[in-house]
Amino acid sequence: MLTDRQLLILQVIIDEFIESAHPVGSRAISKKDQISYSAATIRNVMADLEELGFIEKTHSSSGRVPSEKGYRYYVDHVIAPTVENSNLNIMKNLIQDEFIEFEKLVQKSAEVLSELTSYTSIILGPEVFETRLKQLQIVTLSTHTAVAILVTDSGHVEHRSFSIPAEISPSDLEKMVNILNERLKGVSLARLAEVLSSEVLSLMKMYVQDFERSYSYLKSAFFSEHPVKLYIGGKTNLLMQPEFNDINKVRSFYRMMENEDEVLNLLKSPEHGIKVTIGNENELDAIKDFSLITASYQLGDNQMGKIALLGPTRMEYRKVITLLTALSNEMTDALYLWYKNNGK
Amino acid sequence: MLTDRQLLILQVIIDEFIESAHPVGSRAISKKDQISYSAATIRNVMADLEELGFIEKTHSSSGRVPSEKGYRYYVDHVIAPTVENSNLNIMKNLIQDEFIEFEKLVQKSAEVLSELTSYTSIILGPEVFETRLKQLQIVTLSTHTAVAILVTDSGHVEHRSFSIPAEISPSDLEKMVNILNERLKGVSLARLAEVLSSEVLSLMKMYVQDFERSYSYLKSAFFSEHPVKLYIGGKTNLLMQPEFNDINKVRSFYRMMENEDEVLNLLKSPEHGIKVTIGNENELDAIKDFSLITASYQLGDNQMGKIALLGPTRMEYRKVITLLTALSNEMTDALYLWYKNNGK
DNA sequence: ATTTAGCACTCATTAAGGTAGAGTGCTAAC
DNA sequence: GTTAGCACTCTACCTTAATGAGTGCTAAAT
Repeated sequence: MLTDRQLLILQVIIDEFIESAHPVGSRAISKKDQISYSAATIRNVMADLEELGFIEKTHSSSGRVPSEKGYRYYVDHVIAPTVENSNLNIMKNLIQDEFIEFEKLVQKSAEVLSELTSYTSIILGPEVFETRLKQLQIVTLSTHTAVAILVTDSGHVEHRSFSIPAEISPSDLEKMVNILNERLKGVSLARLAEVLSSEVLSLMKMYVQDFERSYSYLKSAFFSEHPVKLYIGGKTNLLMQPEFNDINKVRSFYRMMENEDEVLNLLKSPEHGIKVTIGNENELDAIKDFSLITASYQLGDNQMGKIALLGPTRMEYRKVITLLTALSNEMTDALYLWYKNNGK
Repeated sequence: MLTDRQLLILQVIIDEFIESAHPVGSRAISKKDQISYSAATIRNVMADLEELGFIEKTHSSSGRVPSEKGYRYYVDHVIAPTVENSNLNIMKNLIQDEFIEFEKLVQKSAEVLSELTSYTSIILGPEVFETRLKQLQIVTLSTHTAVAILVTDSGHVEHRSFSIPAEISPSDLEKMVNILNERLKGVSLARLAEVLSSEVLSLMKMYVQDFERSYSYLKSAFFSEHPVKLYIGGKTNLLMQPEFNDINKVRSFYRMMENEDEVLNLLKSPEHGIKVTIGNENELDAIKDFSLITASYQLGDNQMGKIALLGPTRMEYRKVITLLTALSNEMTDALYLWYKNNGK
């Protein structure tokens, strides 16, 4: 589609602009080592590239800036082929640590990622669907307060405090917890509510007074939604980018980032692998002049979570894509190992 | 020290400037209902106030802006006397909820506070020193991984995953946990490490093989530092303030807020009650043109935690001080109630 | 048929000058 | 003691001019 020369010059323009954030002129290009043409020749090529929609002017006599189409072409045709071969062991040691929960791992990854790139990283914690219940417990604090604790085989711990209704006697509470533990151990979190009503309900009916009240109560204590874990690293990194010199951009960006649902939405795509959305390809208005790169990590075919980096469209795509590929592989490997060790 | 008239005009200037963020001129003052003097008279008074250091000009022919000394006087002499009488049940319902952990309560408070004021709220979670150990538990996940869980009588839950060294046998682990539970229940977290070494160590020596290795291991699993809980609400609120139109201020501010230690330092003062630090009264350079208002909540004489609001020096002091007073009282009451109910 | 030098032209950026208006300080009258 | 009046100051905003980076086009060179 593009001639070699056009491609070369497009590449130089994008690389230069990514580095400097300033429009790139023909003279500057012709001075590059890789380029052996005069400025006038470059200008002709640039005119072609502009006509094709890969680059733009900011005003009628300015240098050129990559268009979104230009970035898209760059990502798809220039970078993608080279990533496979590149050396991906940058983040190896991050994960070699002694066993820690996935959540800690994920959190640390977010920090490292944002530090390495100076963009903002967003990581969606591992979905807990595939993990299984290890233990349920209720610790009573006083006659009318208690804390419920749930442990999964992945080392994930959830807890919730609640007050004990007067109608439920301590002995009933204990009985119920025993029943629950007996029946629910090893059940995956996704099926918890289901098994609860199918198997456990009838048992409780037999042994526990006022079981209905108790049942609904317990259910709300243990099995209401399992919170989604969203980690954001380097929120302030983007502030340093020159495209953030406009205060109002800063304001709208941060307003967006404060809304957890909205951020979650960014990562919702069901695809595996790396996905790059550039500028207006993003659905969310607030990031229409950002680029978002997402990767997923998974266990077998069960998608577990997402890693993403958010930066200006003028982003170091090569570096970011390489990093994300590496990290998502690492995390997938770590998950696989853990799964094997827990022999299931 | 100030005449009635001087005080009145100082008050008008500050109130006006807090609202508008623009320098206040003599003409504007003379038009206020409360003011019956002409602009010329006001000018004379303003000259006096300036000489006394309570107000300043931004340039030789500008209106006046409160100086830090002016704010200080305003806070100490104008606001303080009126707060006692004001109606403080704004936040009552926040705390009337069913029993929840302090931490949740604290987090929610931070949100409400920042929403109500459109400044940034910082809350230091309840110090756990006075809470007592309720239960220790170890849940083994596989042959070589486990998670340690610690529950306090305040409903606070801490957990940590770790791998089990080969030298420690499962039965030893169980024995140790039994011993620990037996001996440490009811011990305050502050004394935990102390009791551990004085009472428990010798016991373990008798029952557990390779106790030294096990001991140091357990110690690190359970009793390393208890993380400080710091909640920040409405980080982006300050962005809306006009004093943040300068991007570099934004940058340095956020750089500061990212550093947890630094934020913690802001709240370290040991005093009870409300404390207002204005502009350069703050030690930290990054907030030299902010004001910080801190309050503490406590249980008896044991200070538990801090609530603070960070805003521009042009802050709605009256509103903020009122709110903080109310909230700190509420939280102190809630703590007291809880303490009584747990009858200790 | 490409490539390049040359040149006129465009536009952003910066500096310099110029005006309007808000606000002050001071003086003199009330 | 208070106020009207007035000259003065400084900012904010606008206009104008100069500079320079960069372009498109044409015509010559390869």
